[in-house]
Amino acid sequence: MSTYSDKIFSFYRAHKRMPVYAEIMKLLGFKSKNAVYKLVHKLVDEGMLSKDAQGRLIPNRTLGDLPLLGLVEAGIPTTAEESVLDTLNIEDYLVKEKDSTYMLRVKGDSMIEAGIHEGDLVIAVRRNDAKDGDIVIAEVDGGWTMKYFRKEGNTIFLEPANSKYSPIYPEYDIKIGAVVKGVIRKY
Amino acid sequence: MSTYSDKIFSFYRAHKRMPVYAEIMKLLGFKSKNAVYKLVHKLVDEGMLSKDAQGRLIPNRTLGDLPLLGLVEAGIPTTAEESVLDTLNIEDYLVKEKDSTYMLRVKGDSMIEAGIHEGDLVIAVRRNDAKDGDIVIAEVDGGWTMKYFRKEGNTIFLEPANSKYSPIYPEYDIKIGAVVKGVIRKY
DNA sequence: CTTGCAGGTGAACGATCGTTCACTTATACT
DNA sequence: AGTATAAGTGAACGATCGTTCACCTGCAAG
Repeated sequence: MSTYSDKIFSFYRAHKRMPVYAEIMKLLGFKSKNAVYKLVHKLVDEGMLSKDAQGRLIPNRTLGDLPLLGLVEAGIPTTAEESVLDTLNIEDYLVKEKDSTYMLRVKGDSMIEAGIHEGDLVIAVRRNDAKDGDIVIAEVDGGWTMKYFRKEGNTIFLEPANSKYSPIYPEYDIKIGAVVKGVIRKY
Repeated sequence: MSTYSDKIFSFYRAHKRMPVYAEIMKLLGFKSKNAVYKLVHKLVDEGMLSKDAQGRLIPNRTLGDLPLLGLVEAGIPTTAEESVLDTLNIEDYLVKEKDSTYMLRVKGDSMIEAGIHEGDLVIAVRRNDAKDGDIVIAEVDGGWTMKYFRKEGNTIFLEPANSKYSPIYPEYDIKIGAVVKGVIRKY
């Protein structure tokens, strides 16, 4: 029964650790740890869990892991195990340098043609330099803004992704605060 | 020293559980568990960790929690603790029904005016119905596609977010597979 | 100089850990 | 009915858990 593993993973999500055998016992209504022991070994065989050298449980599909399906054209599988290409952890995918990574909520429409809308969250890594084509969060002439970073020869300027606005050629200096690494939008 | 807690949280990220005292000992180069015990209690006082009734360690800021800053105009804080509005867990933000949530990689440009580009990942919840305005992944006349779901009176059709394409009025039936709840893009 | 103290060592404690063994119950198939 | 197989019980094991105690350092304040 996969209800069993659901409850175990719910415990993991709630407590940020896997339950010990005695806790699984209460969780599933067993009266002996050995029943848990046998169940765990079945789940290990099914690939849901792993165990380390001391026998502690390791979750194989954790909170962040979502099934990654193929291209949209392939459609949605009707059963859980059907045609799942892989699993992907959103954190690992987006965040490489955790200590210097931040999220900012987007205001305005200056990057709308790059698919970044007002209300989106951008994931940005604090950095003082950028290369041509990066989307940067920069302070220019006293205000913070998010734009494409452009470097043509010696000329540096910021280019919005919105034809309503014009490129910004900084009067004095550009202070780059962060480089945008990802975008998250929720509907 | 916050290097200590960094290593502890790195362990949590790598092993998906908090280390036990003996492991922290090796991790930080101590030679007695009591040194760990005192360090842990300091980290608890600082709010980095918690302990449950049995003394097990609970991480207070887990992998998914990123600092959420204000709007882009506010800029990037220069020190770690400066003007952080909140922390936000990407999983919790995007995924509500974990068991029926999938990710699909986007192919094609039919939703580009909605800010969904080729190569983006969409987060979709399996569902058989939708309401007007939802972005759905649907099977229509034999092929899977991602479009806006439109319902005007009794008329149901799929509308791309790209003026190059025309709305799809299904010949027979629309089979909705999933409703798009979020978009993730990585640069 | 000495006093105080934060930070570390080392050994020992009860409690809890995963595991194992022997036995009982339930289920399914001939 | 008979029997093999799976699933659960209950007790016991050594290992490891967090905790505690006594003691040892290095260093700064008086």
